[in-house]
Amino acid sequence: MSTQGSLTETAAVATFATLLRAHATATRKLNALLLSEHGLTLSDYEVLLRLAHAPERRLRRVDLAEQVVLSASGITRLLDGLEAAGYVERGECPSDRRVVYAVLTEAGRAKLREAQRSHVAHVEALFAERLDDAEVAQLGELLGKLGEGPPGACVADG
Amino acid sequence: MSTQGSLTETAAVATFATLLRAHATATRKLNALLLSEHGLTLSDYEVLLRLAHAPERRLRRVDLAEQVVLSASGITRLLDGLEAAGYVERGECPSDRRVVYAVLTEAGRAKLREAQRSHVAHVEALFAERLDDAEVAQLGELLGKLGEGPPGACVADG
DNA sequence: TTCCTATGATTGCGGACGCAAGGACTCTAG
DNA sequence: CTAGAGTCCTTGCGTCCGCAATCATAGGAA
Repeated sequence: MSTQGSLTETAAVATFATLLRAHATATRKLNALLLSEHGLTLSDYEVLLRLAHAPERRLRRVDLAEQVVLSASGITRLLDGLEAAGYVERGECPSDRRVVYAVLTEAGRAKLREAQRSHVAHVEALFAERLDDAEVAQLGELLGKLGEGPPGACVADG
Repeated sequence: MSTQGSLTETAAVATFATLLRAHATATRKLNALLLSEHGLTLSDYEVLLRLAHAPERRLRRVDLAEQVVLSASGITRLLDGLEAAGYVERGECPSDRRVVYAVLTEAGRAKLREAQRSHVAHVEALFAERLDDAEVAQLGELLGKLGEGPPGACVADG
């Protein structure tokens, strides 16, 4: 009795639960497809894509990690795999010997292009099945706000 | 070189990438907090929550798996942990001896309530920092469409 | 009854990934 | 030069979780 404190659903909590569901659903399906058709995980794919868009097709590991939201160790191991497959190479930085660039190889570009063909189609099918164009755009915008780095750099209190 | 095919960003692809980022960002932070403050993972928490809302506070493992989008084995192992901690118990089904219910214990309810206090606050802080109320509601609705079960029949050919 | 198929659950195996510790290097201060 | 602090990356270890195989049970057909 007197559970009035009502821990029930606030909008944010409900939306977060829905985010978890939507992510898990979309991700599992697409990851399985990408893996079976091209031998890449979603993270592999995202990394290849970021590299393809980067100037000189190279990025420091730290920056790559931040872009795909992976830990430092996560990036190291993910790149180990892509290196073994020949899709990326290590590049040195002349001005700072601590940094190791991840550099997309020609094979990596080819692999990405190959994977993109079907992956893009699957993503679009998944979205088109449930949302119209305006909704997709709207969703992208809202998620963008949610996922972007800390708004005021340091939160108010510090 | 006729790369005109332009594999660049369609709206759906960009939105999907943003979903990955937003999920990873939100999830990592909240999971770490929940784990350090209460020793529960986000999945643990979601499971406890679903059980708390279920009639008689019990659910078949299959149904639970579907609700939180986990595989059958994932649920088994997650529940192993919650059982070991005393938060759920196994319940038999008289009419079908294959099924094993997951039943929330009193300790489980207490744990959930305890965890909810801070978790809900963290979730709301995260959302409130970046979105206003209308946006949160809108986001929830769009994600709901994305995450819901297959609309028509799902994959055609199979 | 026996057989066949479908469903619920568990287990072996392996992959992905985070945390914490450690190594390598850079920069600044003394 | 040496000391100390900060940054970039890697490695050891542990956890989460999916897939495929397996077992037990259920329900229908012969």
